[in-house]
Amino acid sequence: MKRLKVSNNVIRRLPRYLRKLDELTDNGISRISSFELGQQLGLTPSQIRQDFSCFGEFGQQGYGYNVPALRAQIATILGIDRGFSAVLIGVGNIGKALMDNFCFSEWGFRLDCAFDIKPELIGTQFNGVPIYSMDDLVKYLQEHPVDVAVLTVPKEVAVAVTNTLTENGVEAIWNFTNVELTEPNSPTLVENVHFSDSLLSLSYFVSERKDERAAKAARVEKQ
Amino acid sequence: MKRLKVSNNVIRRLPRYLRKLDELTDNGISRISSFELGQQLGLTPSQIRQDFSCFGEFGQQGYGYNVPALRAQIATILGIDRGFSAVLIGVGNIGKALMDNFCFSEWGFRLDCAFDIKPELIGTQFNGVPIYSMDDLVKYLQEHPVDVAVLTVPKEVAVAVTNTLTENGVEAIWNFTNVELTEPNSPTLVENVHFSDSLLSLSYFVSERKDERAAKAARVEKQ
DNA sequence: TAGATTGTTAATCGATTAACAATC
DNA sequence: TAGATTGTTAATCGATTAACAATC
Repeated sequence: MKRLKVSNNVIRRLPRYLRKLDELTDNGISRISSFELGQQLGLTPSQIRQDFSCFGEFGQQGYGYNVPALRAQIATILGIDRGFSAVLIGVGNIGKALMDNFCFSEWGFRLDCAFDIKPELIGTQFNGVPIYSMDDLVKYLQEHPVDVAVLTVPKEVAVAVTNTLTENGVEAIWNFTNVELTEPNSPTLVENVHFSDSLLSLSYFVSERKDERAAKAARVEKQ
Repeated sequence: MKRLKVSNNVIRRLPRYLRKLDELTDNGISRISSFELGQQLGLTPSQIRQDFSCFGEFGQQGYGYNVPALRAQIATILGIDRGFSAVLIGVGNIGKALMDNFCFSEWGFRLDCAFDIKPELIGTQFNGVPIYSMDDLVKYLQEHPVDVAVLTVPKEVAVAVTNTLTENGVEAIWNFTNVELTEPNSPTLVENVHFSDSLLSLSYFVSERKDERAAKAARVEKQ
């Protein structure tokens, strides 16, 4: 598969394509053009074709794209069939919510176990996932290669836990804490899910809209 | 405050600035240059100054930026002091996790109440937030202006609930369901928190890194 | 075949970076 | 004052869009 300088923007659009293709499949649609796909996603057909062309030729002239085939290609590009392993650190509310509701296997991940410090949790299972003591984390990491650590610990310990994960060869951290973990030279990839960043962006857009509406009303008033 | 065609990229960086400035404050740092801020965030000083200049002149030549003053400016830009109202729809795992752990007030939001269909939840409180019946949602929306609806319902009902929210004048939806809600002509803003999109992007980056490492190893082997 | 639609090259647009006069 | 650092203008870079030959 060709993979040359793919921009971040393209990569961030791939999961959206995947989601849309799944939706189309659910609706029994097996063929789509870049034009129609663009309509449904609010993108230009050009952009969609450019995006796909980073990875290969998935369409057919005069026909468009075969939905299941394209879906499979994008899934492969995203690494869904690589069988990545994951562990979850911190079985609090968010940790539990993820273990309960988030289907790791649907996206090709194997959630092998979780870690926590609370004695009443250690040794139990949650939705089939065993919970171990944080004391055993280092030993576990040394014996089992972990691709992604889901970080759902309290923010106070986020940096310390991150160091442990990095030192023990975890490939990547999926960070749910509100802490900026991105270290310039760290060998560990970090993907942030910052709830507050998301809400604050929304807050900005709402503010902007209210201001515009108020300005408009003021202009009408003035006349 | 001047507000002319601010790009999406700039807006998405604002919450990061805010977070960093809070961290600096915590560490007792009250003054910073765009150079130093850039170092810490992995951005160029130019970009930081350009970003700020969209909204005004917050620095001082030869000195830099006053941390608390800049923090206050960015908070205002983001609308933190506007007292936006929020309601949460769907008190499942994620809903509970947000009500329990996410400090809405820290970001200027007032979480007034939540809605659910489960009889055992209705009438109770969760972390001080009352839970009402979904049957009363429309009536509530008509009587109380709601700025942001936090959507944490099962995906099956996401679209139906969204329609209700839109029809009853909710300004924006903070969407935690894995459903693409963005409608081209909807008057309701949508901000998505798509866990799976985030994990899949990470999956791509991990795949890429492993491929590179394997390719490197193969080249060494060959020699 | 004719119509449709791809993949790709070229043109445009926008965002980032560099440079520098202004000034604290 | 001299050094530091801003805000802004100009230059560069990269991403998106448009156009079109290729071809199913």
